[in-house]
Amino acid sequence: MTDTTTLRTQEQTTEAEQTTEADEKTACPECGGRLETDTEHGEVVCGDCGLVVEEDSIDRGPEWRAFDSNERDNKSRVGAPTTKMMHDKGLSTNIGWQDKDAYGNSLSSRQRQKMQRLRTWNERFRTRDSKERNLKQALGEIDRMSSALGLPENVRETASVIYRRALAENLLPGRSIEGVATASVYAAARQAGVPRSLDELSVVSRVDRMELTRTYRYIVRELNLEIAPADPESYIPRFASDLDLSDEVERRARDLVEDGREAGLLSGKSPVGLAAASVYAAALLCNEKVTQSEVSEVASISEVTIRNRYKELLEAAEVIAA
DNA sequence: ATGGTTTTTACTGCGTC
DNA sequence: GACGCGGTAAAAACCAT
Repeated sequence: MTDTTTLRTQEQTTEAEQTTEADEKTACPECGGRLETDTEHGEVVCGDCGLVVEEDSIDRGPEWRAFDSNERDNKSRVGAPTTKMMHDKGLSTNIGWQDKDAYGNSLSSRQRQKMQRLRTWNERFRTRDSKERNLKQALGEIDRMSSALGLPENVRETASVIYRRALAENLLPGRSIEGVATASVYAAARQAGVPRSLDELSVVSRVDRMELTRTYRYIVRELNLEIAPADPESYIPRFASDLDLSDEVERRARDLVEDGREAGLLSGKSPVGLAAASVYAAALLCNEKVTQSEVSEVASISEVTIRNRYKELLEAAEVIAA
């Protein structure tokens, strides 16, 4: 049965080919029009009236129709399924753990050892490869965010070191590359004494604040990063320059923070709020005009907080002066 | 989970330009 | 009348437990 079918198909194919060759000569039995061969659907059809002269040779086409290449890819069931969950789309090699060959027979001990070595190396290459890609993407992100925030070169380097450590300690699974990269930048900026607030980070990052703080806490804990609470003074120069204020204001602001520190009202308060308030208060003292809303804008802190802090700061400064 | 602290949001009244 | 500022209450966020 199989044989005859094959034979017949072959014959028909040959015939079809012949027909193709003799296309011009062979006329349609119905209308006398020209015959055309549709190899994809295994038919010989009359070009004029559409009469199918021959069919059932072999349909080489898929049973579905696609109208563009994208659809073709989607509908095709040929090839391994791919997944976006894995960096290599699941296309990498896996070596089975059973010591059996393709027929299910056990392997000789020599072969077994060989396969074991292959498994080891395959795994090594695969993970190394995945980490390389991961790192490459992360470093790109770190670079992008750093320049968006105007952070100096050394911060970028620190950030990538932190990221590499996180990667080496397998802290990535379950967390997004972007999240860890952002957290690394945040940590690096703070370590370098040029802190950016979480708000500023989340503006340039693709992850939201929640995830950022979670991830940040996590990597600080896991990597035992020693990060002192941000010093309000480290924000002052940036705020002052963003507001086009003089060095005098900047100096006064530092003094105010210093007095506040002595008065012990810094602990528990957000450093950003303190810095913003000190800059505002200092500008007031120096008769340089800034509004609370302007300060709150550049510091991304609420005006209420600025009011509360700067009252406290001024009080503390008076007490100390007296 | 909870409670205490800080920050934010939203709204109001006052004085000034 | 818009603006800057000050204040308040309640909601939300944060943090240590």
